[in-house]
Amino acid sequence: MGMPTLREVAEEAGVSLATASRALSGSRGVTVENEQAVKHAAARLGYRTNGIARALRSHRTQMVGVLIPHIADPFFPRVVQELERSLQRDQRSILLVDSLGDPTLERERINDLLDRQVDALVVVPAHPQESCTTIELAAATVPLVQLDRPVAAPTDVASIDHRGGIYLAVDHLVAGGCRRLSFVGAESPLEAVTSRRDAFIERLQHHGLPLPTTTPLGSFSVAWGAEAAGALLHTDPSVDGIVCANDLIAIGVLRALRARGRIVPDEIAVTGFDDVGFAEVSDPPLTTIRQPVSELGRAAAELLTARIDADEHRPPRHITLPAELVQRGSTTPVGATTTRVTATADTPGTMGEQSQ
Amino acid sequence: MGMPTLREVAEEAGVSLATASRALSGSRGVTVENEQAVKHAAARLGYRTNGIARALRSHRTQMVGVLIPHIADPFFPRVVQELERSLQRDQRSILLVDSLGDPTLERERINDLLDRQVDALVVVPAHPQESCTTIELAAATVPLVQLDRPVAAPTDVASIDHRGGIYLAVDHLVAGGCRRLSFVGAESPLEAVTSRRDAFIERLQHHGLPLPTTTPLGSFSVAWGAEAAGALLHTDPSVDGIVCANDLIAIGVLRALRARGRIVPDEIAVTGFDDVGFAEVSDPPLTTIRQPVSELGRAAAELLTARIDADEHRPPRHITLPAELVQRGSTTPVGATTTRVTATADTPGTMGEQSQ
DNA sequence: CTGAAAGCGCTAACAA
DNA sequence: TTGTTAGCGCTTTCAG
Repeated sequence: MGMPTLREVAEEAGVSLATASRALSGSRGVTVENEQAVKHAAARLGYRTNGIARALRSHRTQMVGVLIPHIADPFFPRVVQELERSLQRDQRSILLVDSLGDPTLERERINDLLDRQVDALVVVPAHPQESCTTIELAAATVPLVQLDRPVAAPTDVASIDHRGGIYLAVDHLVAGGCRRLSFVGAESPLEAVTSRRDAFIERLQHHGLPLPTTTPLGSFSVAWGAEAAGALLHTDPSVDGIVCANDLIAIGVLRALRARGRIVPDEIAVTGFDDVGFAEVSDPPLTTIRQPVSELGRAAAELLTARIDADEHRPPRHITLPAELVQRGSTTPVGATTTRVTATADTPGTMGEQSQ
Repeated sequence: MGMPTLREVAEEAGVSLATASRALSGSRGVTVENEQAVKHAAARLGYRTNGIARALRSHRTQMVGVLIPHIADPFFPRVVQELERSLQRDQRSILLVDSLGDPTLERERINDLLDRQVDALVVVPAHPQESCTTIELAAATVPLVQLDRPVAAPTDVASIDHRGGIYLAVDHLVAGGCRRLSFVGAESPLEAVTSRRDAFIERLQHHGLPLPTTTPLGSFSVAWGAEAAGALLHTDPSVDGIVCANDLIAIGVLRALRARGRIVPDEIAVTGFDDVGFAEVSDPPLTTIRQPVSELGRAAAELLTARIDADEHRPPRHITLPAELVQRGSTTPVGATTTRVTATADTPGTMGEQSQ
């Protein structure tokens, strides 16, 4: 009793162990009769192949390690979902670990994953500098893709064009008639975040519009958004458009504006960033920049499979995905027929179609 | 070259393969000198133990399969995070798969996980009936814990006391002075959802309060909440408290009330259910019932480790965790000092402390 | 196309 | 306490 082994299946089918293995693992070089005989025998005995034995022998576990700084962050689960779906198509599974944003823990977890012989790694680095050597070391052992906030290591990367996203927001407000724009930002060590303010300034200059006297930085919170908006109305009463570094801040801004009786979007338009769940249910619904999370997961999976199945030693590739503008009620609508406008990507190509 | 094996470590340390194994895997019965020698040799060679070989030999992979109907659902990632953290303490990792809510896919994924020789499974069933045989079959092979919405199979279960959560909401409204309560619900095949309406009715009867003429059921959406609230004000203009089946519905209700100039919470109080992100940032902030998601993950991990490490054949246990009331601005505050009130659990005991 | 044999790297009996 | 010896269940040469 216990699970039947391949040897028993072979005996039941009247063939050798080798033939049974070939028949079940789909290798060529087995007569149709033998193949059927083996498959029937396997079905009769309720045989299930032992993935661990297979992995030990074949040096392939068909497992991909996925390391995330904080699994519960609303951003990552959607990436993981698409990653899982994409990898599943190649019979690969995800071994999921959480670094809790700690570089030391991150290093341990990566070693755990490598000990388990994962075929590849997808990593969202915990820290822009401290994660670097860990990632380089890991990348020397297995194919590795960095996601979303790459450190300076020579690996494949899939990330999002935050800068282009801010451009979209500014362009949209300008197209809607805004001329005095302000920015409410947040402090962060992540380049993905700090670049948003720079992008805002650049784009104003591009349009030849006046720069705001200050671009205040606070936290990613409703309270900060409300506070900053209050100050802003005081500093620059003629402001007619506010670009926010994320949706929470934007919600705070909306609330402060309402408290002061300013009509959104007629008097002042507001944009967010991220398109988290409540952007859609805020009042008014928030125009925001959506990050293409599913596409990010898929891009990572593509980079990985390409490197595992094909050219293991090609130079690193960097896929940057365009963010998109989601028009809702907090800005003056532009172009009645379209609701979504896509930014141009740095590296288009593979990511053309969209399945979700 | 390539990775050094334990054999090479043994040679380097001048001991046998077996001793080297014992020294590194922490088995008793090795002299301190030998243990040190082996560990130094391992460090010198950069030895890393091969988890696959170990698993094949020891019949333990230290992997737990986790099957979720929809990873990106805001509810599950937090459960998974806590699950991961708890299992990590016992050196176990999570193999994560998504059934997409499809019982057929669910069956395939469970078989994948079993083929990979997971030591145990945590399953959120895709369907209250169709998942049953799959789960029974799997539970016959490895320890299995059902999470959150159990099917009728004799396994360990960790779930949440939704009924008690609704009781909390009703009691809170009553304590705040409400006397004419209504319920806005949603249709669903899940018992966890349908039981909410029943619990509402029960609790009104318990308080001797009048039952509403209808308890409308719609979808989990803002639009439905707004629609239902509009109808409700028409049917029963004297309503002074509305219990909603989830937060999205409550947001819709709040919006409809504001549109009609009804003051929340002074004229009408509103409660939600789930405590998703935007409950906190709605206007007014939503009083709601929080599901103890982290605790749920931890409970599942406890059930699992108990069954793996200890008594594999004890009868199934069912842990039901209490929901808690989170008081915010959409209801009249009760008891100025406390903000959170915890319901009594069916099965208290193990889940007393709280770390997150 | 098929089978026999040789392990993948490790742990678990068993004997010393 | 240590070493020797068998494998875990499978894939993959290598002959035939």
